[in-house]
Amino acid sequence: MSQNLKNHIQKFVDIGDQDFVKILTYFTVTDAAKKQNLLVEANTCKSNYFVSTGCLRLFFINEKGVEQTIQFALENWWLADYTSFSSQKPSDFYIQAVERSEVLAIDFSSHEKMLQEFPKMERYFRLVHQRAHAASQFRIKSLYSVSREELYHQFNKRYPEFVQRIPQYLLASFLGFTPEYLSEIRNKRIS
Amino acid sequence: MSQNLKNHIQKFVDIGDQDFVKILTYFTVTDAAKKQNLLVEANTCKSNYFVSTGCLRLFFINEKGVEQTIQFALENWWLADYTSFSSQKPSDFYIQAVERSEVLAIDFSSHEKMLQEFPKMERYFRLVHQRAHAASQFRIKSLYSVSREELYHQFNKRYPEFVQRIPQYLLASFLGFTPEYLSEIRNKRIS
DNA sequence: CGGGCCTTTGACTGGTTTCAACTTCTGTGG
DNA sequence: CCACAGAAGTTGAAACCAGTCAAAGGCCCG
Repeated sequence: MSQNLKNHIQKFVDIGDQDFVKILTYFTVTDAAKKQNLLVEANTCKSNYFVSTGCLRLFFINEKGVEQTIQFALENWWLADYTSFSSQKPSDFYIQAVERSEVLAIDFSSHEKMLQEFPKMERYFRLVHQRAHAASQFRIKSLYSVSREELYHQFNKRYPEFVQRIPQYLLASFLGFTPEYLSEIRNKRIS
Repeated sequence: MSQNLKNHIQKFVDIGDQDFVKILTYFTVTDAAKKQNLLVEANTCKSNYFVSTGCLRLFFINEKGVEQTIQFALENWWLADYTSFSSQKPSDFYIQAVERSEVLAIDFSSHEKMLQEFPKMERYFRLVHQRAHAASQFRIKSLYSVSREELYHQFNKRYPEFVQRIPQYLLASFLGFTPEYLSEIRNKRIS
């Protein structure tokens, strides 16, 4: 399903069919099974990943051995550890498929070559990162402005289908609290 | 001091002197007094700001009326509310000078025109946002992995000169806790 | 049908906030 | 250059949000 990528690019820049076919040659199509890792801590984040279908997550393991999810990437989102990807140095993170996912991967040097051949794509990625940067600002605002409980309710209201789709312990890991506490919050509402 | 901007751009892309002079015409040089607001909540974030000298901060006021700082921008950092800037819709944030600062501002339509005239600058801004995105990932990781107290010690170790430079209540607001608690943490160390 | 993973429940703990009072610093006008 | 007012920093007591630990129940998948 490279069609998703094409549509996504065309939301931001004009790109012809032939050009898109050439651009695609820089990518590798990967099918990731549920829980399969695309990146493991201490390895380099070799590729930038575009999610065609499914869902990936970026997480790390804290000093207590608990997985903490930094980001989810649903259809049409890009995901990478950009610190590691930019520098091509070892990462502190894991990237894992939450469910069976189809992913378009582009490694660092292909990325650079692709941008050289198609400078228009600089604009595309500028806009993608600008959006991601905006999303991070919003995320940090949320983390600071509301209690954990409120955070859950807001997230639940904003992404109800997604909350249904993922297991609770992953949601807890993303919202920054324990599964036990999430359970407690949910049962408050019912009563 | 537009020299700072020139140096910064040249770290990422090759740009000639004449081109830079033309690029500069899209900017407005602003001198911001300490505590002066460049953006106020409910207004649109009209410009993207490059800090030549001094320090800006991005913050919002939470429902309790407390200012929460999302980001600081020191020399050679860009700052804007990118949600508001991209959409040119009202912002939830304030941008304020922490100290007297010299700022290069470029408004949204100048930004677009400049990028049209100098497509190379798409690459520059792509890299700037990619770095910022990487920094946000790291920031969120920090917020999740360590206690507030540890957060302070890490920050203090990493940016000692900056901790000296800004008032404590701003640091507390950035690290996500109260000035009282920061005071307590600091005095633990001394004894 | 069974085992392991996920979720729930409850008691206890502690890091952090809140509030209020006090002290110290800073800068501005007389 | 001093005085003073407001801002910033400190201290301590009480309250609370959320974590930890442990044990039991539910549910998915082999």
